[in-house]
Amino acid sequence: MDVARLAGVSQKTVSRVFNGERYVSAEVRRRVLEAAEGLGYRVNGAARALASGRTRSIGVVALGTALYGPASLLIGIERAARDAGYALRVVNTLEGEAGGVAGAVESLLEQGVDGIVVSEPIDEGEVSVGVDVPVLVLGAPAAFGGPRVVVAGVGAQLLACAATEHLLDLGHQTVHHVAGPGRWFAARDRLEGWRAALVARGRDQPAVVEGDWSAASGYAAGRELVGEGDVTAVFAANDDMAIGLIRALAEAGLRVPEDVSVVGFDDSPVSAYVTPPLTTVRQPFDAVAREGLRLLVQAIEKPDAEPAPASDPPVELVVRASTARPRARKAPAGRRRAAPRSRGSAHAPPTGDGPPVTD
Amino acid sequence: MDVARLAGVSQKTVSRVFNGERYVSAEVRRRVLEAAEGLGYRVNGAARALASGRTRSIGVVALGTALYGPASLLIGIERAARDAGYALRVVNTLEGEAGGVAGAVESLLEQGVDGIVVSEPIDEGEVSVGVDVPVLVLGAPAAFGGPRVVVAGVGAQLLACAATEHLLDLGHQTVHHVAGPGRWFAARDRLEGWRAALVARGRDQPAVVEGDWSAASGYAAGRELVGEGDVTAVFAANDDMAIGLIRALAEAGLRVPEDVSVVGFDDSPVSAYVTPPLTTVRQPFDAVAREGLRLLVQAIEKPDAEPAPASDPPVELVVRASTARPRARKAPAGRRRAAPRSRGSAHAPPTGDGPPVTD
DNA sequence: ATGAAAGCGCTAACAC
DNA sequence: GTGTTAGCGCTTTCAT
Repeated sequence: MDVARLAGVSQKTVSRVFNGERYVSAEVRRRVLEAAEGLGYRVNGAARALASGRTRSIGVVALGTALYGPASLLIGIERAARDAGYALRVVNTLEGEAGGVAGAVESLLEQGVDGIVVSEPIDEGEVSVGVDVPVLVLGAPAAFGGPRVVVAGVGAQLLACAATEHLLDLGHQTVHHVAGPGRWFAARDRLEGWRAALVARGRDQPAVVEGDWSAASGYAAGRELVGEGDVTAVFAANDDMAIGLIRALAEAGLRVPEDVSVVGFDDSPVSAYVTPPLTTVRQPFDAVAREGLRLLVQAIEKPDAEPAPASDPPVELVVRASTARPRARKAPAGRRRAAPRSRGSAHAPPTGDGPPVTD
Repeated sequence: MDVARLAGVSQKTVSRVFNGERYVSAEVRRRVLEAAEGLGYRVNGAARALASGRTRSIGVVALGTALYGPASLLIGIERAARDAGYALRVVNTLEGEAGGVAGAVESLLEQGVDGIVVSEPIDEGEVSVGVDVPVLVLGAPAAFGGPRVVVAGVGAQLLACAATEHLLDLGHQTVHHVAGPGRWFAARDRLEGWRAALVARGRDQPAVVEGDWSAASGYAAGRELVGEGDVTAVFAANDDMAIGLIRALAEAGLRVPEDVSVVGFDDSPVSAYVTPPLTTVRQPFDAVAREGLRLLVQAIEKPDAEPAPASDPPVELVVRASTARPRARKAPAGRRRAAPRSRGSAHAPPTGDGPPVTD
């Protein structure tokens, strides 16, 4: 390059300067930088990738959705990647698209990436491409067949379990579940957590109503549930569905939390401000992304080292005003301590940790 | 490459096949494809980029936020880019980061992109890098100095204007505004639309309360507004802030829409399901992204052709239950037709177009 | 601490 | 319709 000529050094020395290698005298480094500055020089990533075989970029396969969870995860991934010195290539696979993940991976591989993140994949049978780079699967236990596959962010069962237990602890006999779409691993995780909590206490498992993560589907689920009559507690697989659900309950004349308690999932930013403020479980998106990328980058840079097991993130249940003890049971054999206390504490407690008191 | 050898053709012919060029006999094409298949061959994007000078990828500079608007826009961009045959490189600039956009653009240029999208930038003075590719600025009128800059998605004023007019049409004397952060062009656009609507009718312009797009900040704004006393209508710059605002009003004993009407912005998926269902303005994210990318791709592929002016997307006001006519004015000179009709129509109309009736 | 030579895998430009 | 030759801008390897 002419930077070399202008600085009066060899091409290799310029390369050394721009890669921060040692063994360049301060004087030479200065001259090179100066020449580059003057010429408006910029390293050429394609040439570098071609010569070195490394691209310093990571590909992400995501579902193109603006849902709070997936969007937050993507942001966390980008940030973690950048901090590790990697650029990001993103390909979205629309839900229901044939060969979605496989096609996306293939396209990333052609473009050139040092590693791949498959974020919250949905089920589509065994995916296997001729992948020669490490793959991180986020939020799906071993959904991807391959040699250099590492997994992270599969702690959702625990969180779902905690949400369900919260309701049982309040005294509810059982807990209904409004699930996410069955093809999503994220939905199945939460379903399993919910089920595990019920099984652990020997409670009934009511039929599951499946939504599609949207408030609209939560609303539809709610209309279905009000028909069943004996619902006192519901765990929704995300906050949006919980919000739709609460609306359906309200329209049916059921108050939350007096008549029905509702727990959401995600702790999305609005959940503290809807009516009633939503009890929910916080998802540690950032920690998951960071942890996962640490693993991936390690697999890229030190293919030998032990994968260092992912640490379970802490469970954070955020109790607000959408959950309370159940009303005195309808006509149980031997009614115990009716109304007063239980209703008192149940009646729309101010705001939980919700709206911060500003003054 | 050995694909060429195995197929018994020249390297160039292989190249022709993989670029879908004409002048390859069906027979040869078949042999090449077969050989490639057998060898697990995959074109090398870096080499292609180096040799051709084109990368077939577009860089996006975005703010790393999971907010519904920006996230939706990013998804639209990805999809439009992919449809046009371009891959995406994404760099987020955290708000408040020094030299954010300039640094991000520089890094994209090094990686290699054929064009750049700056999505909903925030103000940070004049940004100018040695950019030699076309730049699309989304949602910011000429925020970027440069030769090959094209702009799209600046129709927000119209939408904000429509939202404000809706409230005035209902009979409100004036409309308060909860704005987004002043450094965002998106916030200033909406502010201007709101102001234009008031000016056009010669109404007062109440002091603006500024939030940060979050429901929390909308709540804080609401607490501020309830102190003012004479607020009957508020236009919030996004749905999340509207939700927080409504909560603050409710806690102060003000009912929506009976006492105060509220309009949001975005038509986020939950807005139809909160209480009350939110009247809001739909943002045509997909259309904006598609239109913008059409312009950008044209600037990349046909640098000469006329930029073909962006068509204004249609204004879609979604009227739900958070807006109504004001109550009879407190003590106006000459009261006109009090209570009955106006209050009747104001009282929490069912759901607007909100929750779909399923059965 | 610096340089020379070779070549990464592809496409451009021109033959034939 | 197909092949040849050069070279994109770097890094690699080996010298010095």
